Amino acid sequence: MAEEKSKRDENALIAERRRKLDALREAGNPFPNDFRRNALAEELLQSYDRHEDEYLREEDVRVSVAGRMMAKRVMGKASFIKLQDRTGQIQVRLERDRLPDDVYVAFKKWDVGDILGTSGALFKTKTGELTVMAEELRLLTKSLRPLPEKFHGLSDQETRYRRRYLDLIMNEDSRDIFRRRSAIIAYIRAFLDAQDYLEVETPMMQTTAGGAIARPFTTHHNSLDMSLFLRVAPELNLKRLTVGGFERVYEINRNFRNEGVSTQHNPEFTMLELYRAYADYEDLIAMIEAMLKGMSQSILGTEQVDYQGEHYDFGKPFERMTVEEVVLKFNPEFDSAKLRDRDYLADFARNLGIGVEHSYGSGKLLIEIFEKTGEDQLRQPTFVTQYPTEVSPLSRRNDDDLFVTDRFELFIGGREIANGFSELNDSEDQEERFRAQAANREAGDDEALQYDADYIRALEYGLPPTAGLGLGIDRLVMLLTNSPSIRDVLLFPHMRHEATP
RNA sequence: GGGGCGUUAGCUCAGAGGUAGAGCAUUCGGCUUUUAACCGACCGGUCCUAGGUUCGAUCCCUAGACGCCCCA
Repeated sequence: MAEEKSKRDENALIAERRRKLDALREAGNPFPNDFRRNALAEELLQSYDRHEDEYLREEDVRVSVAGRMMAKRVMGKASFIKLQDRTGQIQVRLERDRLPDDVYVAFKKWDVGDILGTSGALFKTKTGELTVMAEELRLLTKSLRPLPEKFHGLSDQETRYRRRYLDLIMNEDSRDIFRRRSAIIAYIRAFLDAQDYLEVETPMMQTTAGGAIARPFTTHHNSLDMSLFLRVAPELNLKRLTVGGFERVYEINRNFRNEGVSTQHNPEFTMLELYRAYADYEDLIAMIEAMLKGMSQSILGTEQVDYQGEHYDFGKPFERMTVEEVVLKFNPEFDSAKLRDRDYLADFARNLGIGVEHSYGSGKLLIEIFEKTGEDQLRQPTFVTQYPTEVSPLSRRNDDDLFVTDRFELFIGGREIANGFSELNDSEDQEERFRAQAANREAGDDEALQYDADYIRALEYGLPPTAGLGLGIDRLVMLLTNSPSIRDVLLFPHMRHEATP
């Protein structure tokens, strides 16, 4: 079956190259692995591009470079090619009479996309381009599939996502996004490591899916014959570690949520979660703001972030509003005396087209109205605080106002980037909150938190006063790479099965 | 879940109810400083899939697949 498919997949271009590969096999091993380079394209440009041709010839700078042949311009007995390595491209000049016998004739059969190694001396062409004059040239890997057209490159979105390797070969912009993603994560690690945080890894497979309000994926362990959930968050395990005395912990890893796929959502996505004992949510607000400012400066070289036609100022102090303030600001007709009046909130919500369930209390209704009318308006970096207790089952209640918790979310460009709070460390209060969630579950809410008895047991040993937060890495990378879709910042985004005609 | 747009050569794209087009790539020939090299010749197609309408459908209609975007 697979064989038939691969045969159908063959076209004349591939068949031609396969014939060339057959000929190479006749002559020896077409996949040698004994060539070693001593220079990279970008390094050479940095070191030598400022020098004149005369200087280069005098110095006789001999280098070995290797990479994928991205351009091939043959002019009879001489050619120019471009080799692309991980840093960029370097031009190579081939002259038949400077190369060993027959190498140039063989080269003429090689294709754009083949991987080559070459050695020679640097010089500059008459148009001033730094170039290697080849004295040795070897084919290191034969490429059987033709690359996209050299001028327009690969622009088909679907192919770019499905064949990321091809996208990376062809699109420097795409390579840049993933280098920047790596730099962002490295920045976070350095930032936290400098504050004595311990990086940990906790299970992806859990017997109860806790720590976030979300629908989990399920799987099954055969030899133990037990159902398992892919985690929706690492939260409860990280707090268990805080109980254990790791007072500053973080994890950067994948979460899985069995929900829709969109430009903002991928079924698996990367989160930073961290916990810090003897701190409250205000400490984390200050920390995350400092981290994002420093990150922007480090990654972009500025605290001014341009994103899809909008401009976000990371330089100014981030804005602060409570949930109730947001609701009042964007709903001028809302009666500010009735922010906690369940009947008023229910009517208001229905008028907005929100489906109101009997089980919804005023906290849930308030947050529904907030999400429907406010979130999208929060363009500049804004910390929203004082989330209702009803929708914050793991957060510590506010000392002065038990209706809300000491919780914040950070919004940028209308999107939630981070969510954090002072942790609920009263095991008896947590037990009650779990029961309330369990009741919602009974009522049919399959996103409600599952009761986690061991977590209660851990809290009973004593979780020090702690604050924690989660930060969506993918959305942050989107912001700092000006990417409109989460797929642009995931190397292998989730896609449906490829269409089979 | 609803709506809009798209799917044609390896890639980027035109196109019309009646034998399917271009550029690049490939193949062959020429060319020792090119920059999307150039000049000449050739080659290359399940027009996403299945049904329907029609003398005839890749084009029109219906359904589906996949992708992009918007809304819930």
